[in-house]
Amino acid sequence: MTAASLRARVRAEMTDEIKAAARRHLATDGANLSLRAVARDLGMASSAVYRYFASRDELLTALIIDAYDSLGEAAENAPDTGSAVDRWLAVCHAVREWALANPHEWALVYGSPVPGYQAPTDTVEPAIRVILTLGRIVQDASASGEVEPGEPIGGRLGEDLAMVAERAAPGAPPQLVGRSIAGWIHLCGAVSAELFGQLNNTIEQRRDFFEFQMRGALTWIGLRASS
Amino acid sequence: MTAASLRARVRAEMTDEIKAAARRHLATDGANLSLRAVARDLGMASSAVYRYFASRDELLTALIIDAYDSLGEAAENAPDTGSAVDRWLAVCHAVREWALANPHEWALVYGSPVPGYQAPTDTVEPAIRVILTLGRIVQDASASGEVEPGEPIGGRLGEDLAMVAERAAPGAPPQLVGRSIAGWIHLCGAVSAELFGQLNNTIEQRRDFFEFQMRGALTWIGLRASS
DNA sequence: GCCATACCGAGAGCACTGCTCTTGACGGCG
DNA sequence: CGCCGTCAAGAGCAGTGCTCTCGGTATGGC
Repeated sequence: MTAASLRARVRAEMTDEIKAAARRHLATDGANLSLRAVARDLGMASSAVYRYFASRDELLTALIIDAYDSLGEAAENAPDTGSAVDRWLAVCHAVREWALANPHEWALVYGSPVPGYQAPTDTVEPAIRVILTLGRIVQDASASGEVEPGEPIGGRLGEDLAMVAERAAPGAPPQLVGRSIAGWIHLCGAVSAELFGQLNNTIEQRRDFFEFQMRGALTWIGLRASS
Repeated sequence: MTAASLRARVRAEMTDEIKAAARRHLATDGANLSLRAVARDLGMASSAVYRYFASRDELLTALIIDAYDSLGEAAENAPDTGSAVDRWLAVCHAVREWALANPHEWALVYGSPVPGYQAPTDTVEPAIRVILTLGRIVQDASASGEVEPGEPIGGRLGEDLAMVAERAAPGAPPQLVGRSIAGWIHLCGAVSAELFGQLNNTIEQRRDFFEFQMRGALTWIGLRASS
């Protein structure tokens, strides 16, 4: 007998099965998936699902957290060798490939907010895993001089960025952190554009164009290949 | 009596009223707004709405087209003076400000695709108005030499970009068009990030940071202030 | 001026949704 | 061994998109 009681173990398995079924429905119905349909798939009454998730929103929250964690893991497992440029690009491609493999989870997490849904605070920690991964790269590059610090940023924006830098990449100059956030935003935009169909009937060489964009962003961010 | 019959005029007004009410509901319910609720607001039976829109999807399509047109108009009305850099930045700010004023329409159009919704072909023409506006700026800049052409892009991606260039900015080098599309994608990403809450609790100086990003993208794109 | 026609609004109805409440039964812990 | 916590199921409520049918009304042709 494991430490967890049988009751608890069965419950955990059931919870996972519900989430798996819900993920399947995410593909067809998006964020407004039908709890009843999920229950039907599992051969149980819809009311039974409420034993495991108090509401549809709570189920969505679980899916969101899983998605963030899965994406965060993919980013952290990206090849971590070579220059800062290589590492950054590896994370970019890892994020893009995860999104291509899990398009509906990407939409759930980085698409339009679900109307009426308020993300609980449990979601913020897994949400920033990718950014922290990028932050580490920038921090390392900054420490080893693989970077153009660039013009400092004054005013309130400078203060904002200094505070973010303290949390995400201590020691890196705020302006570099600002450019890095911009790079992350561009990354999100590029993935969303590809996934949401904005490139349809224009650019077919998606991977090449993506890399082109990310390399372009990198030149502005100021990461250098290792000297 | 006007050229249009009274019947047709009343019908057009009714159609507009339905769209206006639907836009109001967009704010609370997003893309899955309730046709019945819209009908209730207008004091009519839900079935009557179907005289004007064959389905909820058709209503959404009308809202999408209106949103694209409204955004396109905002972009085209952006100050059209000064250097290519100034014009490009003016369009960026116009887009952002439109999105801030109409967040739910932005989400409808650039957010996650509505599940099960297939955009009809009528939407593509209004959809590209903003891109064409940017294309004109790049084309002008290219013609007047306000631009760094940059390294040519070979391979299939080069062909893709050449075809896009032909449509959106004839005469401009494909690599410049590629960088411009990347700039447009960054613009979309920056607006979405701000609107969808990714900047919450980090950067408060939204406008400054947005301009910072767009200027950064511009340096890479290679537009110069007029010489 | 009249009438067939096209259009329009209302209502009922179908199958579906999220969610609640009650009921009955089973299983693990003291 | 008994009891209590947990579970699944079913009925039910209010709401949804959409269809169909039914009367009423304005329009265009004669």
